Amino acid sequence: MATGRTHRPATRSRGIPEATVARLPLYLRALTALSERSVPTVSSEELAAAAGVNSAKLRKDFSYLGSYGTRGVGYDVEYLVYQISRELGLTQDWPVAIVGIGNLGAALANYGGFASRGFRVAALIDADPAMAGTPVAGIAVQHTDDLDRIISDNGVSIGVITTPPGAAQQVCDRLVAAGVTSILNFAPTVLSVPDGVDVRKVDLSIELQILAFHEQRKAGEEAAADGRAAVDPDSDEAPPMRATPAGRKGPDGDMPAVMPA
Amino acid sequence: MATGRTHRPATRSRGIPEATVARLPLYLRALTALSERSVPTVSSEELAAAAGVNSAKLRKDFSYLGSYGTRGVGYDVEYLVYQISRELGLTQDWPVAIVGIGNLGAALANYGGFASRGFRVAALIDADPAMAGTPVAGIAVQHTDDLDRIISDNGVSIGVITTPPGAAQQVCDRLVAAGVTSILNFAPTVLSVPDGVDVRKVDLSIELQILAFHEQRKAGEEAAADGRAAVDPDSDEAPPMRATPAGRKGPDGDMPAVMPA
DNA sequence: TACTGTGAAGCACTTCACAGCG
DNA sequence: CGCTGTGAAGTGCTTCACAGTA
Repeated sequence: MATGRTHRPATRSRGIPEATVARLPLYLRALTALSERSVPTVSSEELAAAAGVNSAKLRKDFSYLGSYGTRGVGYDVEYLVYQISRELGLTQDWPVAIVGIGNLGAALANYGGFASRGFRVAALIDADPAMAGTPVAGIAVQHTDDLDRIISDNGVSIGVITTPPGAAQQVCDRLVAAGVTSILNFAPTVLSVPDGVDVRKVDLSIELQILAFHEQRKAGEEAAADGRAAVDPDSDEAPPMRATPAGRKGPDGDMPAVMPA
Repeated sequence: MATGRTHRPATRSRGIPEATVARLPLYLRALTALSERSVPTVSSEELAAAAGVNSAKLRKDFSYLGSYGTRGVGYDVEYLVYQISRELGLTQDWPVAIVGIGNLGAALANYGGFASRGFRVAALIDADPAMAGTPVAGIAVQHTDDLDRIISDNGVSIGVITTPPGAAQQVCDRLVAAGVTSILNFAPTVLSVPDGVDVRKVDLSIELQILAFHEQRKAGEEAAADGRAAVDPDSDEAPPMRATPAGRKGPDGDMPAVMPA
């Protein structure tokens, strides 16, 4: 798994909290919209509303970057756009390679939001020889065999994985071996990478499951309108039963006694 | 914007921390894989490794659900799969509607991970009349005009928005009016919803920007191999300059003196 | 013995509330 | 006067370390 230090120690890079970094793109988007409307300055309150956060948090976030506001006035829009872009590294060009050109890979290749902020789709890579040469979003798909060369030739340091889960780790290893140090993973797989390589994960199914959790809770609260609480959401469900967990103490419906099939 | 209470108060639903809820799907996936290999029990250490978290965290997470393990042995795989599924509300069927059938919407409609865990694509909706009737992933696309009816007829409570940003808020409003109470938003927009409606956001471009931030930092550290620190990542960049922020104190490269164009 | 379950300590982020300044 | 910038307090999550138990 990891190569050097094991865990990764709390990543507060250069003193900017990770949580702040994750919000900077949000502020940047709101500021860009203001900039397009030629709004010259904005208060923390207004900008916070546009970005969907509270103003104290926004001011604290900006305080990590420096003192870029004017008391009694607010923030200069253009100036902030520049400072945040620079902080995020968006003033330079980032060639990106997408590996796995299925439905999702193709959707990403066509996604306009990519190009708008310094990211450039430099290569599309797929394992299917039949796809080689086919243009997707105006770019010819290349074969996995040439992955190493494609990555180095284009100076790619950010890779996007949109392969099926079974191929993800292998593709990841090859990307890393070829010099990629940041990976955006859409495959539902836990990737192992050496230390110094960043992985971010986008997992559709996880997001839906989190929503389902809250949704279920809402349904329960609703049903508990009068006097009594927590409805067991599934009385006629298929429950497994193995081993013999003796003194178990789950919060509600311990478990029915039928086996699935 | 919000209807009742304004902010949303720290959402620790029924005592399970939000951070834990967000990890349950991860555990579930790892457990499902073990289950398919007919592994009967697993220790916190092993399962944690498979899910990519540390074992203390995993044990703490499970302790919020109840005492489902056996000391000296570990956790019963099937039993845990059932308990987590139930906790997440996956033992019931969740009809989902996808609005905006472009590249991304179509990719999602075709995504297998949907169906596997209680989620069923019940409807595809698009504003383009030309698309109405076209089958995508075996489901006929329906027109936005019928959105309200489609949502109620199918009992949809989870909506997925994959429209262009300009349409997202309007679609969101209509979904909510029709009875949807959970939304997964892929459009790069901050959505306003009434209280009681959950929104989760998946934003590709934000993920890339976060990666770019760390990537830039790596490049800087690398260059600072000998004696001196922090390289200014862009000396020949286009810097804006408006208003007159007097005593500014950005951490590095204050700002060159040329205007863009 | 080998592993879970959990108080307690530690840490990071958020929010408050107000001093400071244009 | 209005709004930023920030110490200090508050909150929630993570990690430690070990008592408890099959």
